[in-house]
Amino acid sequence: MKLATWNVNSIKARLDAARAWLKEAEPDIVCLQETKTTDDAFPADAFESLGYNCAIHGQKTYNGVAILSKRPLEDATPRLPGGNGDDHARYIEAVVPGEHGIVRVASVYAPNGNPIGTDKFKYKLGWLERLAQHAQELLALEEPLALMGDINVIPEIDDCYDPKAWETDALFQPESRAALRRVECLGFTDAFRACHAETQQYTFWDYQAGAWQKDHGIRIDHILLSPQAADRLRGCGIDRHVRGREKPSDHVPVWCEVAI
DNA sequence: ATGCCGACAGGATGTCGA
Repeated sequence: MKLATWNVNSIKARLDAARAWLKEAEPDIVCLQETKTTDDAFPADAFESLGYNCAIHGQKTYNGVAILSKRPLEDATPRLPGGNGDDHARYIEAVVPGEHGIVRVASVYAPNGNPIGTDKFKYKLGWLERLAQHAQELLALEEPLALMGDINVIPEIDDCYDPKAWETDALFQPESRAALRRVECLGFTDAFRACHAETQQYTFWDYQAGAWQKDHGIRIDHILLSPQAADRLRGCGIDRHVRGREKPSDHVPVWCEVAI
């Protein structure tokens, strides 16, 4: 089964690009982030016509997540537990039956958190803490589980083109990196790192300052696998060529193959 | 040192992203 994640930066603006990529990549399941539209305006027809079921959790203008799946989507559940009335649409989870058992998947859009030293940064750290709490509860189910999405954290120095350029950014703060490590240390595997030793492999390039042309990117979109999913991991990749197309998102798809 | 670009809402330009 091929699982993928992609921050599309508006599903309406990316409709043609998303359909083109789905046709060529043929993922069984894809988690989308930054759909930036309400549920009633989500272009579900455009994906159903390609054979995908849709579980969506959107909001107007900002955020918004979705899961598309060729197989049935069961128990679709929006929102991370906790958060005291947090109304950002940043998380949706569902169960998908595979040929050899189920897989639980979550589409994750963690807060950016810039600028540091503000409530936005506190919100980021608090949100990642909630993600860790929920992830710990899900691990107790002992299921194949994939947390996939724009985690908005650069894990290591070699996951960005220039650590100095990012040292005051929320995405590369020691606290942010520790928050991601905290999730991983519960027992999750970074699918990309499990398959690839190469450094400077990016999933995001800013629209500004010719970042794509200069390969000034960062790796912030991640697939985190529970032990039961990691045991079945067969490969992982980043579809970086998508960034060079017409009217691209600033993120590209990340995918993995699991024997489920 | 700052903006660069792009999407959105709304109908000009400010907010947000990373």
